[in-house]
Amino acid sequence: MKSLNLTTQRQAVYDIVRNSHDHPTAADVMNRLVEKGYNFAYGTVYNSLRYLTEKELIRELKLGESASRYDAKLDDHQHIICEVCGRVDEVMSEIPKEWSGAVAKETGYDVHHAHVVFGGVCSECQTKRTK
Amino acid sequence: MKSLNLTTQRQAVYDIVRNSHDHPTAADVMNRLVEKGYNFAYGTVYNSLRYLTEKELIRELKLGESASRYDAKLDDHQHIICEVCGRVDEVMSEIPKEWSGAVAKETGYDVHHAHVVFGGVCSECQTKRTK
DNA sequence: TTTGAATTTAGAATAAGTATAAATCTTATT
DNA sequence: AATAAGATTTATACTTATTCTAAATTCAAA
Ligand SMILES: [Mn+2]
Ligand SMILES: [Mn+2]
Ligand SMILES: [Zn+2]
Ligand SMILES: [Zn+2]
Repeated sequence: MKSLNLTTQRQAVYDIVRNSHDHPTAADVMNRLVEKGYNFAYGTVYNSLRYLTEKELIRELKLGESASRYDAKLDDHQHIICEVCGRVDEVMSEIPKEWSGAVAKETGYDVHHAHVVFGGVCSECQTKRTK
Repeated sequence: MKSLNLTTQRQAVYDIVRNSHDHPTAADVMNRLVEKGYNFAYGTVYNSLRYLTEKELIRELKLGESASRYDAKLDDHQHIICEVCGRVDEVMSEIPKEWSGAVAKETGYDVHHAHVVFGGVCSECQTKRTK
């Protein structure tokens, strides 16, 4: 299951995601491909994103918005969304193990992972607001 | 903004959500309404769910599945999904304040809230699996 | 009663994503 | 080089969840 077939279109999609640091949606990726002069079929972009996700070169993020976002940062991390401007930033601070432990005890689940989405106001929007 | 107009359909939808403890989707609510003998328009159920959410009688949950779920439990809490059977259970254990603090410091955000979705295997599915 | 606002209804429209089937590209085999 | 097999891309149709629209209905003043 390790074989990797990076076609022109998959490579181009991967490059976009790798070089974007704003967690782009499929539509974002599409626009950036067009800006670079590519004109792939709509479905190809989705297929490529799915392929890259399956091969674990990128991650799909479901943050509670209408569209999935994509992330080439693979280390385990969480996200925070600005309620004012909508930007999505990284949260590297790890979930406390004691908390997962408490949840396992409380629920009786074997807890495998946690997806956390923080909400708040980013520093830029904070300064704009105080004006 | 406090006026509350609970029509027959809104009341019926509210009753379903209040008496369901499995975090039903809009489609679930619809089916249960039909079981009770109601036959509301599709859009009315969505409108009612939106209305009740706006009036804060229920909460809309976006857990990363395709459809929203609804919850009449209003106290601040999180959720955990069984990867085997798909059930959604409550997590009352609160997010550690130190962690939110660390995230605020790391990101520079004014952190307002966190949505957490744990994933794992529920106790029922654990026992079934060991067999 | 008439009037007007709010609500419901049926159905059309939208948005994100998936499925399909034909066309094209790759890779091996002769 | 010619062929066949397999994978991929393309264009388009479809699905699913949800919202929008416009007409019909309900409900509450005046
Ligand atoms: Mn990220
Ligand atoms: Mn709940
Ligand atoms: Zn912001
Ligand atoms: Zn289970």
